[in-house]
Amino acid sequence: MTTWQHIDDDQCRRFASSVELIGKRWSSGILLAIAQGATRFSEITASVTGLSDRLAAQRLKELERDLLIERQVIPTTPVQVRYVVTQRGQDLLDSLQPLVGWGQKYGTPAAN
Amino acid sequence: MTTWQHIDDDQCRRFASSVELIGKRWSSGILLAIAQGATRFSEITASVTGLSDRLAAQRLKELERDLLIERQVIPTTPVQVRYVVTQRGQDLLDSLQPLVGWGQKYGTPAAN
DNA sequence: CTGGATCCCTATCGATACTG
DNA sequence: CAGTATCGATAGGGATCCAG
Repeated sequence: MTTWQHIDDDQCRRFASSVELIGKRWSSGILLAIAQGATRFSEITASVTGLSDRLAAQRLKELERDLLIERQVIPTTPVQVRYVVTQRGQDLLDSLQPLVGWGQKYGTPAAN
Repeated sequence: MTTWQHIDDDQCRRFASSVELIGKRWSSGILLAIAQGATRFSEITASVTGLSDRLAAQRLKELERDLLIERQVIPTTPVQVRYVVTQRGQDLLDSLQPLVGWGQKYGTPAAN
């Protein structure tokens, strides 16, 4: 959980949580994919290269639980499901923008 | 690696790499600890609550390899080692600032 | 003090197959 | 279409002991 509470305590615990929200594999990719218009489950898995159905379902549940996306079920036949980014999720994406800038300023060195 | 190249390709690959740099457990905590003045190995492990020696050494190597910190060996007896944040590392911390703001705006929901 | 080397354990991942 | 179930492989983490 990365608390390092001897240093800043409160602010840092929140930060660690935030990082872990989108730090998990695929999470940020999925969130961005939805933000860019991939609303359907199959669209999402297709948009995010390498993402399997299993992980997609898992991450979508997590993102929904974290209130970053919303799941909307449309009772047609067969049933349709749409995913949309919440305001909270959009704000997160926005706050991630500087990080994108950082990645562009410095070329990714070795990428872990 | 989270490529989602059907969406934005270049920018997003960089972003995924950036996230993974500090997304690993303890990484951001260690980086911040050093930035806040914990230069010695023992100071770092003490500052980041729960961090073990093994993981500290591992993460420090990674952070050094990613050019976010610099390792300085001072040949005394016994040998001293200092860790300092590089410009690149400082810029990364700065670019993470909005994310901290996001975490404060919305209280952390469930924190994975 | 600053780590390196092991051991073991658990979480997580990817692939495959299956359901409503 | 939108997932769920199961399984084997693997990587990451914690603890402990050891070394320069």
